[in-house]
Amino acid sequence: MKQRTSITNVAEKANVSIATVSNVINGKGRVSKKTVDRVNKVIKELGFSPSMAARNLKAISSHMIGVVVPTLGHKGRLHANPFYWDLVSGIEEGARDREFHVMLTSVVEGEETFSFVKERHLDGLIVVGGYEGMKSVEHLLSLDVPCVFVDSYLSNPDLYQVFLDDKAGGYMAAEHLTKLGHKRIAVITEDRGHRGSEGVNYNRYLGYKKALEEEGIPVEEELIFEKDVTTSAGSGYKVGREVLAKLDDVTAVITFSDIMAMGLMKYLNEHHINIPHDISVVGFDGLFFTEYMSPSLTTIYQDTVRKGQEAMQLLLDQIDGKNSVVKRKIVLSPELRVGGSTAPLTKKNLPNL
Amino acid sequence: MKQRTSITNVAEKANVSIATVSNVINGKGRVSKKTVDRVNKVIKELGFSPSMAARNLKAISSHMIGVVVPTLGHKGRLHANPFYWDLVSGIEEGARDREFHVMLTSVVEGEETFSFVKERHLDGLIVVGGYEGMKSVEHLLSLDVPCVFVDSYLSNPDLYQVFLDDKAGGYMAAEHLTKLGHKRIAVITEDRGHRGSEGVNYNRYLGYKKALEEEGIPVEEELIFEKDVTTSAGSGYKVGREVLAKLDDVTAVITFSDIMAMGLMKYLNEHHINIPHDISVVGFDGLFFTEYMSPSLTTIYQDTVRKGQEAMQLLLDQIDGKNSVVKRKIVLSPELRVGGSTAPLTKKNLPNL
DNA sequence: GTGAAAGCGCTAACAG
DNA sequence: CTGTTAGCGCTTTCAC
Repeated sequence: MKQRTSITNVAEKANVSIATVSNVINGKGRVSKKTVDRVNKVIKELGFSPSMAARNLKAISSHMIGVVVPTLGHKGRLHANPFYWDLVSGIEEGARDREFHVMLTSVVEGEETFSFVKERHLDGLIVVGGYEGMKSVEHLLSLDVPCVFVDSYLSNPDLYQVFLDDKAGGYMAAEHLTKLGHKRIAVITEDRGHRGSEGVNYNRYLGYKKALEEEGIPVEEELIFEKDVTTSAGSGYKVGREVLAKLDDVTAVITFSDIMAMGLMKYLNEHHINIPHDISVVGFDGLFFTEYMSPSLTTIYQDTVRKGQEAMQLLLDQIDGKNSVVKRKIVLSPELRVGGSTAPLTKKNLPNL
Repeated sequence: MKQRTSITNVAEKANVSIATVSNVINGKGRVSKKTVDRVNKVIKELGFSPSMAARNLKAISSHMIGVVVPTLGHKGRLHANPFYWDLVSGIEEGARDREFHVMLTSVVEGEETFSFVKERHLDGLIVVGGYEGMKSVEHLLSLDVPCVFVDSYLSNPDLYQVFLDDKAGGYMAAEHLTKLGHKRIAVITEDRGHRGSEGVNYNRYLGYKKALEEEGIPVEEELIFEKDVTTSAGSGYKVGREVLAKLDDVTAVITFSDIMAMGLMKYLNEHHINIPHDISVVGFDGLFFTEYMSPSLTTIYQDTVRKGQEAMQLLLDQIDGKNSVVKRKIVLSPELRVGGSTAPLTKKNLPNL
């Protein structure tokens, strides 16, 4: 094995002390220009780069942050949703700008351990999709490490959080449809009360509810497809059967994720249901593929890359100790993107129009 | 700031020496069961976890590997291709099983620096999409750190590499079409000679070429759409115009990525070209969304998650020092997945059928 | 300006 | 069985 070159080697070769080398590296202390140049030259010659491990040992800081994403099912596979890649892209980009590195960890539910946070002296953590009452969140807080929670809807006002205005998004989706004359609007969502707490889906539902109520349209639980639904294309496909069965009643459907909409549309296509003529479909997230579907999917867009960037920024502010100045919650605004999957209600069933 | 609890604190509280604590933690040396229990109890009480930084300082190993993915354009944004997420999923999963952590880094072309490898004592590196002659690859090799290259087609036989049998994939795609009677088969690809080397796309092209030649079909450069093409949905859409212009000649098209196919199909749809009636389309990668497109996309599937797992496994073997035993190249097999986007050639233009 | 020396938390010899 | 001790590579006073 190649012997690591250390600061000592540099010092010897440059005929200075290790302290001076250290000063040169960090631009600290007073070192004559001549020495600086000489040391730098040697550093280059030796291809020396300082050991983070040794630095961390003193500094108790690693210039590294952790990203914790949820896993799907007991096999611990990451969610196959492009959403996460977008988010991670944003985080990584933000980290790179500040010379932080990103450690990606998935946490298998039920076996959350965050020992790595202390072991690796992580400077901070971005947690995606936590929820109120989640054991690991409590554990995390006890660790006393800077954290930013993304899409987590935690009630503790001291926590740093980034999310979408999901309620506004749900509202936009429903409003878009009511404006088109729809009244019987179904919703497909993973359980709104995710493990007993009120998260992303619940808030999207609230927005939907508000929009309907404003129009005097009753909100009926039988139009909420929620049972056994997970945020996946396969699940959207499956629930298509139930949607189809209600097609004499329902004229539009909102799925709380684009990938579910994708599955649903496939099912409906296969059964020769014309979208948007027979039924309008709205997705959520605004993933890149929505505009390439046919018809293109009307969706509630969120800037997921930016979400990642904001989370990273918030974390860095916290690490830098700007706790007081900054506001702790960042709420991004969704945006309605109208595609070809929604259309005005046709004569089909409109008792009071 | 909370004072880090160290091995010393544990030692004091348990009335033993730090060496004993160390032994307990690592299950080394001979320690009496009684002491072990006492020490473990204190460790738990104090919520102690050993500092990796300190360990690394001795071990010159970090139990961490780096994943280097290419970035898109000068802004350094990660590629918006679900392919990468799948790959990273596989890598992360493999790492987790072995208690390694994964650091995700993107490398901006032209400013490749791998100083972090030494700085952080990374135990290994998985590099995605390198290519022959890439400066950073050479730099990397000089670092003398275990590496696995994914999809990189590097000629050096000593390197550990994982890739798909791209040539077989290209062949399958073309063969599928020739069997359906197609003869004028276009290809859409990012430059085959990526920066002068022969990588993924070139090999897919070779397979295509072989399939055509076997059928006595001439391979014509004018059917290869390559100029200004990048692996993105937008690019597929753009090139649609050129494809459309050739529609009296071309009866099928292979894109060397699903996301390009997605863009292409959108363009063709918008121009009322019926797929597969007017033209057959084949994609590449087998990303999840292909089966949800309409028509579903015929594609050359590769198990990308597994690719990540294999890469991780290969890296771990190398780290474990099993260099000799293992074969250094792992080639995964693609699989044709027939969807609704391809169909037998209709009477349109078939001089000799 | 520069250097000597004391650790940071841990592991690994080596004593006892 | 358990403790002492010498570093790993670096930063950081504090002298010179």
